[in-house]
Amino acid sequence: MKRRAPSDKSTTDEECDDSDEIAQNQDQDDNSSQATLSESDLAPAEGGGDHSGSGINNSTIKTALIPLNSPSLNQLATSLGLLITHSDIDVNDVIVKSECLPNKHKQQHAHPSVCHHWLRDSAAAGRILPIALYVLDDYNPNNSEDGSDDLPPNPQSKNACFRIHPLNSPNEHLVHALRILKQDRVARDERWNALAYSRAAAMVKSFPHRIRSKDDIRLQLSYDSNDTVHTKNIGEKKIRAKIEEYLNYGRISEAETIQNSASHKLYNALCSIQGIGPRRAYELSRTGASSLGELVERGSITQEDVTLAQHLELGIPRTEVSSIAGVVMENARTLLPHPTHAICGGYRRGKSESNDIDILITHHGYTLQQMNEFLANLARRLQDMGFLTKLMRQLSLSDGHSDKHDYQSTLLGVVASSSKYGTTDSAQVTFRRVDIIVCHPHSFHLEVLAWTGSVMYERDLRAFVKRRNLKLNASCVYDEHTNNEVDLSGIRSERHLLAFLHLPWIAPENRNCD
DNA sequence: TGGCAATAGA
DNA sequence: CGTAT
DNA sequence: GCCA
Repeated sequence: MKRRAPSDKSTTDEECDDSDEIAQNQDQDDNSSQATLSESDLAPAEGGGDHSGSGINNSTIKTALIPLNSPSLNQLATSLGLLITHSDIDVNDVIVKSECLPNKHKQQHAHPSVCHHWLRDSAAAGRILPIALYVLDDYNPNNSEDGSDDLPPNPQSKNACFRIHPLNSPNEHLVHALRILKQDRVARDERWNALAYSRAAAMVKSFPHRIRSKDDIRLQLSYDSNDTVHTKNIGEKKIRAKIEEYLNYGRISEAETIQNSASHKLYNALCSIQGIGPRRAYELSRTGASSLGELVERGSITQEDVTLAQHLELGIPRTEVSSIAGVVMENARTLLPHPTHAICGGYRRGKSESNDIDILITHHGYTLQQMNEFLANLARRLQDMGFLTKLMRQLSLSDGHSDKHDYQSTLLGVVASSSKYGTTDSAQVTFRRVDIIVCHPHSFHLEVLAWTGSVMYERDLRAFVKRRNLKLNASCVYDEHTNNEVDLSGIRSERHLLAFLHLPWIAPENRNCD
């Protein structure tokens, strides 16, 4: 459930962790599906060779690690001619080792490991499925062909997606001050100035050590040809001066002023309301009102909006994030046999408290229309049981996405989360923002990448990819001139995807740029 | 001095 | 164009 | 506001 710190590198533990992060179902439904397995189910696909560009076929698979208590999986593996080894890593995981992929030239790298749901789903589908959604070794440096292709991070890059941004910075104070300046620029409708401050803050956040002086910066940063300190995204004039002020006096006076101003506080409160952004917040805050309550009395905003905002402002503990996702998936499984899902967002980045819950769901063998129908049914079901209390938006897929570059459908809503199970006491209920996304299996890892964030990471990711005339969005990569999509069906992991895009592997915990 | 992520709905 | 992801 |  929880990802460990990147420093801890126990091989087998990593594998267990990975199987959890991108959960191929919980396992309570395994027995029922296993009951349906049989050799004949797989017969049409046996020896069928290369499916869906995954480069995996039956004859390349050598060994399978199978839970001791899964006779039917054992039987299935035997029918595929796999050498069976029993796993003591995790009873719920079967790890399948395959031969080298045909289009790889390196001899050295290890084989991808796949969780046992690959076997089960393949049986259910009656064909050998691509392993893309089932690979487990994303984060295993010793056993990952992806790992061997990793580019190193570049601390000096101007792009956040090349740098390490841990959850907690040793310079949190300074980062915070820069963010206040950023907020102020947004409020002043100076969006590009605001962007510049976001970038500067991200840059500082990537410093691994506390900086106390310019000398500390020298140790940390790069130089230009004149031997002067030059850090990308921190210009010579404005932001540089503010950082020096901070180093000298331990504060940035402008940030202090902004933070103490009443208008800034009202502005921020307004922005926390759904549907109110910089523009309306600015307009409302300059009507002379001094509090949200006043604006409610005037009828500019409703009390419900304010109350909801107060709920949504509260951080969501990790345990609650996973239990809410659990409720969603539990209901999802009643509508869809074996969904694959991942909890993304701040949760995946390791935050102890999230702002919302981002749940990504996909499935093999379903069309997008079917997935979209599934999402609509899921929404209805969650509403009927009183869990989903508000649908802020539900996007529908237009059926012919031929030239639309969109392979996903999203639901943005609010759920009533209660600490005590089944309670209807409103005092025990907190409202939480939930995003549910269904997507095409081929774009799953790209969707994971997109929905994990942070915002700056995504921006710089797309900006970088664009330099190769490629456009990247949440569901596909395509040539911005020819409009041709890049085939991602063979992408086996998020890590593999980053390597494919010529980007370094930055663990989710280190994408906290905002 | 132009560009700064990409995309959708209201 | 505003707000949202 | 910063970068190329």
